[in-house]
Amino acid sequence: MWTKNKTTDQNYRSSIEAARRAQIITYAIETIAARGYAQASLAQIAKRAGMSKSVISYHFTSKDELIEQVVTDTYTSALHFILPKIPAQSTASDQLRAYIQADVDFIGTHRMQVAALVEIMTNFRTGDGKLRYDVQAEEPILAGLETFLRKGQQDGDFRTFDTRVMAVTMRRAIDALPHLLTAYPDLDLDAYARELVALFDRATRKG
Amino acid sequence: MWTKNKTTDQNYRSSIEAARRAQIITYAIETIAARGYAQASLAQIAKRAGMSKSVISYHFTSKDELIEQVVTDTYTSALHFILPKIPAQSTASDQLRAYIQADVDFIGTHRMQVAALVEIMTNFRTGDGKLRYDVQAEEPILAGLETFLRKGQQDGDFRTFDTRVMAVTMRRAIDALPHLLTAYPDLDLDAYARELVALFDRATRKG
Amino acid sequence: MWTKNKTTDQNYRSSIEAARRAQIITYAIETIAARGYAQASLAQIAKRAGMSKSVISYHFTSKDELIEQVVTDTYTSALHFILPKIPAQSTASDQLRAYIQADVDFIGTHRMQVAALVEIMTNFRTGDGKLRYDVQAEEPILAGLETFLRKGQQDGDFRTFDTRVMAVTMRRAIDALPHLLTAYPDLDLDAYARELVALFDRATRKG
Amino acid sequence: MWTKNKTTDQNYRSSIEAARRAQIITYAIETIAARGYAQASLAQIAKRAGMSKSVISYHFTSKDELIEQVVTDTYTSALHFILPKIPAQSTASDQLRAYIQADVDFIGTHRMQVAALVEIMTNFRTGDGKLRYDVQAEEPILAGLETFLRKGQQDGDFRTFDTRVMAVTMRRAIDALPHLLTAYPDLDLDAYARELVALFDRATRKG
DNA sequence: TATGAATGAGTGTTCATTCAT
DNA sequence: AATGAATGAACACTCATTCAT
Repeated sequence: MWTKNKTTDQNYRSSIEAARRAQIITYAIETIAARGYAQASLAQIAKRAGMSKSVISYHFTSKDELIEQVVTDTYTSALHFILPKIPAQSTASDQLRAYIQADVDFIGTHRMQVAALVEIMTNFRTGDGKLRYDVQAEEPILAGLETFLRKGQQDGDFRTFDTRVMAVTMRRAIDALPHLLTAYPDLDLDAYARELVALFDRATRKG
Repeated sequence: MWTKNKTTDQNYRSSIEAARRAQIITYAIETIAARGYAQASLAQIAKRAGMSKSVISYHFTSKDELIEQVVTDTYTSALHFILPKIPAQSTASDQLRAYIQADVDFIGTHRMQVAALVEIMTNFRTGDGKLRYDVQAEEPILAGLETFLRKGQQDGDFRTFDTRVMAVTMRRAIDALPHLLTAYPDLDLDAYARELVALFDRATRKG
Repeated sequence: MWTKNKTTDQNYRSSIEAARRAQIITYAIETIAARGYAQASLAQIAKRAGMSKSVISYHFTSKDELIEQVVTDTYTSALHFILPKIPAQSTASDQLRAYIQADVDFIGTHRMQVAALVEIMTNFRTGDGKLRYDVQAEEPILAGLETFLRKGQQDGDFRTFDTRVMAVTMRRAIDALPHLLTAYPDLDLDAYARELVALFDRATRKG
Repeated sequence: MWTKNKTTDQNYRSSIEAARRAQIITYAIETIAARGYAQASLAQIAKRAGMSKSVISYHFTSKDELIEQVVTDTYTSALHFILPKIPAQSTASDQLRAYIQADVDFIGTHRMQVAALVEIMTNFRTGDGKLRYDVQAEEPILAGLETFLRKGQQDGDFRTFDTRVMAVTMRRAIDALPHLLTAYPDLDLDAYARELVALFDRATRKG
């Protein structure tokens, strides 16, 4: 009874570790969103977090690992937020509406995360100078969207159009919001989402 | 005869000066397009230009001025390329098509300039950490586009929609191309433009 | 019976303590031999040992103490290995041969320890930037060797020569082996020892 | 006449550049000799030189280039000092004496350079953790020495012995001096050289 | 007109050590 | 007895800018 429960201790320690990593990730997001990727040095992040920059190096093997964790975290929570809302709808048109509204909703409620994500996507480069998350990294999302659009065409819900152009345009239309929100924080997101839905409903529907 | 014509001399000097500046701007564009904004240091630009770093400092008061000149130059040549093609069309729908096709055409024929412009737009920040060219800097373009869309609505050519959302979406749809071209250089731009025209024709037209 | 025997307990504890220290010393030797003194950080040693850095700090008051212990241990075991073999010989010439052969033998059978020792000797510096184990630290060995050589001269076995130069040269001739073994692990050490014996026999003997 | 002579200007500039590089190399040698290789950071070297450390980075592409230049410079000047003195002698025995005396002489008159060289040789490692100048890098010197010894054997001047062991021992006997001089700066180098000559004369000569 | 030289601030990372548990 | 957490100093290197020539 009085001997240490090793598993408990490890869990305790690892939960502290996880909390600290989460904390650092939050400060990294804040810094990137506020000052941009290039100005988000470890020194700046540590300053904002009120800790020594070596603390960050202690919890993350490199800055790259930290940045990648920001991406993974934000991306994962976006998927968990958006994806479940789509199959709840029955028609292709309604599913498209659900997708757009959910995404806009996520952006509106996770503004800093999304702003940081956009910064990272457009700036984080690997050692060879190439973007770490370029268009090709977005392929899975585009492919999923295209599959959905093609099915709508086959089912006779959507007209004939190039699914690639439509998918890219949809994504960019939604991705416009983070920057827009930075400039106009009071933007009526619900109205914006409704307009996007109407726009792409017209653009896709038959007849 | 042999006394210097001061004005001519000044013009001569300033034309040399202008040529040198244009040269440096070209190398800056090359560097930014090839390596990204963050890696485009004065050292890198000078290396590519085969000149000393200080030559750049001599012709531009600061790196910021050089970057701003890249933006102004590219932006101006885009306007000169695109704008004349619009009034040649008579209907609002045809003018929209002309606008989209001209813009896509410009992007396809000025890939490096546009790639550099996108890099600068998403990365160039002022001392306070705010983007130098954010959404507000794009306002003139959006405002012009909105004016055009509103006129189309008033003339009964376009349906009723939020002109702001439509304008932003159009811009983003077109702005998607530079990154897309980097990943897929053989993209069929004419077909892409036709699809965009069809998409926004459906999205805007009445009935 | 059930009351603690304080002395035994202390011995038990200190024997555990000693074992742990010995273990850490072994890993320090491995690390230094494999990666060099400069790369043998506490982090590297702990990683190789599969233990936390702080374990080392717990058992040794500082990194310097650990390094000094490596030197003491290796040095002591070398003396225990070599010294007994000398008085078994009767003539000065035979004793010199026994000394050289024993030393070469020790180096061949304790490669890692000796490699680590050499690394430390040539790199370990005190706060003022001076080598911790410089020529002066080697003085006891040189002095012993010189005493032996002088006795050989007095007994008429050795010719007249500067015992300091001879002693230093003998030591360096033998100390060449660790580095040599790193580059050429299959070196025939017995042959090398015989050649050294012949070389210094000629160099020292009378007539 | 009044136009700039480009070649002269370039020579002038490059001679300034060469002088500055030589100056930095000198300070690097001083620092390495005084504080050891590991403590010879760019910051320490710059401090000793009374310049900003970025000056060093300006004149050398990397610290490695600086260190390699120290090696090349010292090594080259040693060769120019020693090699010409050997063929002036006629017999193998006299040539060996000239070689040893010249080398000891060089060490005595270039103490700091040689001390720095020894530090670099035993500490400078490449990215993969291996010594940049290990035994294999010394091969050319050993090979030259062995060739000389073998010729002496063929000509009947030297007895039969393993030329590799003899060459290594000679080199180490001479290489002992830099450290020795650090501890005993007043060492009688001429006497030391004479003793070394006598030692290796006995070790090599026939009969 | 052009440039080599120099600088101080900044980059991410590693280090031995300390401390609370 | 052991260790995760944290720290400030130091590392080599890059940066935009300034200045004398």
